[in-house]
Amino acid sequence: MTPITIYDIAKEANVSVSTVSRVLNDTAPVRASTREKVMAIIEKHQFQPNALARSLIKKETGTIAIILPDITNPFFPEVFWGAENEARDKGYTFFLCNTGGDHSRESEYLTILREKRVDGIIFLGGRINLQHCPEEMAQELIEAGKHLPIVLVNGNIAKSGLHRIYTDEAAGAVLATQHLLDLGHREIAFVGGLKEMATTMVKVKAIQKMLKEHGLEIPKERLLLGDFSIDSGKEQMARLLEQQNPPTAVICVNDYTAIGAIKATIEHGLSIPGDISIVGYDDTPLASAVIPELTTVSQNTYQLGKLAVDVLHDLIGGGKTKKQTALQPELIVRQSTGPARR
Amino acid sequence: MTPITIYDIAKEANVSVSTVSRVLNDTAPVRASTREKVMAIIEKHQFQPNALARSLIKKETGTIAIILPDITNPFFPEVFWGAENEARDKGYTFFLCNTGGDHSRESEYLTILREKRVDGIIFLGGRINLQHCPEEMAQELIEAGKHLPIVLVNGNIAKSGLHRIYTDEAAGAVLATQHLLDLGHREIAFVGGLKEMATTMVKVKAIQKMLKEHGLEIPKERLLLGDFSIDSGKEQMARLLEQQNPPTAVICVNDYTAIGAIKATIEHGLSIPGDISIVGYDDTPLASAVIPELTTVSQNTYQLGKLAVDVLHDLIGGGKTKKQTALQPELIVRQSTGPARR
DNA sequence: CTGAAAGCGCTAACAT
DNA sequence: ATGTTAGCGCTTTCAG
Repeated sequence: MTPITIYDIAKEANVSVSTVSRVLNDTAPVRASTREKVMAIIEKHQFQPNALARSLIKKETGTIAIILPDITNPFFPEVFWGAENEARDKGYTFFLCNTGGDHSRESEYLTILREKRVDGIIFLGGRINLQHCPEEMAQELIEAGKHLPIVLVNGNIAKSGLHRIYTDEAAGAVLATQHLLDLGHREIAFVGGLKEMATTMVKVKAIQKMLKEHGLEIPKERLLLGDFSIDSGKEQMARLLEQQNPPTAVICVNDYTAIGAIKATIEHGLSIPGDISIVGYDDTPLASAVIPELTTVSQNTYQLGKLAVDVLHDLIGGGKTKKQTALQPELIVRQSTGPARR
Repeated sequence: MTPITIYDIAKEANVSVSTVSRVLNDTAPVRASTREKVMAIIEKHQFQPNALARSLIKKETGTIAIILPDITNPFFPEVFWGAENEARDKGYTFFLCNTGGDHSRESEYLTILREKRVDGIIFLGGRINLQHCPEEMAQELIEAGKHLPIVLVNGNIAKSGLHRIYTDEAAGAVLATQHLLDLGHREIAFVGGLKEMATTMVKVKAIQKMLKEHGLEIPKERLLLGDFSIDSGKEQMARLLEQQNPPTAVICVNDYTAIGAIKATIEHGLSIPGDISIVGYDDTPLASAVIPELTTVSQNTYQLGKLAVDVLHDLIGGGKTKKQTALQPELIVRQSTGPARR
């Protein structure tokens, strides 16, 4: 059980440690016969070189990390999947750091990961998605970025110089709005999302702007924020339906809230899309699981993760890459939207 | 940008490296004044000790890993969440290794993780959930288990001596069956799941056994396996409904297939639970998101993850722990089940 | 093609 | 209370 080292192998093979190292890494020519001899002994003992020792010298660990708010929200596993797949191909192993949306935990992880000498970090959501990220938190990331590659996904730190990948959420909101307009909807509401988060307000603003161009608007009483949960969507939608003059369509901040909205609507005895059209956002697996299937905006989640790793990898390799990479969202029309009732 | 070391700190503070190490780890008394002096310099340079070097000596990395099939299946993030939460409290960081159900990738990760000297591994699903795990694969795990702590979650390798945590799936299936029996159902079907997986067959057998005690059975034509996806559930359910004499209730291998079953049922113009009752398994967030809300069996997912880490932690600490820990499943009655139509 | 030796950055005796 | 020194297990010159 005493962990076997390269020295043990060397001794047993009557060669020097450097020779063993060479066959291990194929870093210099070794005579075929000695190579085989060494290999045999390695096999025999199931020898596993200690990656820590190697990393200590080579100054690279083959490890990257992703810091994200909530892996139980189906949006994130999807991104992770894209990222991990790409990372494995490139020889990295992934630390997954779940913060629960707690910014202080983000800070803790930032420290730990630097100590563990990860080769790079993907920072997804959290503080970088705040409407106003406190200077101190921003500084922390910028500081970290000086010591190791970081790529921000779906968020930003103004003039941090940090690389980022994101989907154009304003464009996505416009897509959804246009879709509803085309269906003849004029009475549109917005439901869900924390007002402190950019992901919420970017959409709201984009929708407002577009509506304005058509002489329309979302009045205050039809702009009901909350958080990103199913319950929140349900709650806000219920409030909407109790109003004198309910909207004919509602855009939700994400699929979770949209599902909540669907539930509230059905409980009120209304039909979708007969009475009310509902649009989600993210195109998580939930969207097609629910009945009626949800019309939603796809963020190209898998691609988001994949690209983040690509950029990070370039950065780690010391290469130059585009600072900004924007992905275009796509409207996925399913069953939850239809012509406006009139 | 040249990474600063404990030596740099020592020199600047006019002390030895051991003193710096001592203030860093609080491993021996240091005069208050020198401690402050050293601390100041550490702060000033934002010095982060190199965890690789430390781990090399201490033979522990503060890192554990979880190997699982598919993080995009909502069951797994839930387990991960429980595990990660507990792990962070205990000072561990988590590698997440997603195998996509590919057993060779499981092997690859096993090797990589051992090289990286993780303190322990949680192995969730995959080969350990096979009805007949090939000897070679089993051996690989057993071998790994000799070198580092491993805990198996929801699966097993016969007489491997490996520790494991699991929910009693047979008991869960019995719960579901009893529930349907109580509601007066006699014509019961089973849908979904790969027949190679224990998670499927354990349930099937438990249900058959129980039905037999009541003079009932699931005839061959009502036992429609497939895989674990929504589509599969939908497909099998459709086949069921085309039969001469459709069942009045169906138990699905998991929530995903149950949702597929719901969709197929509704598309056939039948009502749930009016015409047909449907039971899922896992109680993923999906279960309460769907309409009608799904009656399902909870595996206590969060707890599963938490306990896995607890046991792993004990193992790492060299302590003795129970080899087997079984969690009792719980029936969650929602809206998708009701009295048998007659 | 192969060996000897000097580290990588840190901890842990062992001295003082 | 603090310094000196020998490793941890590996890679990498530098010689041969």
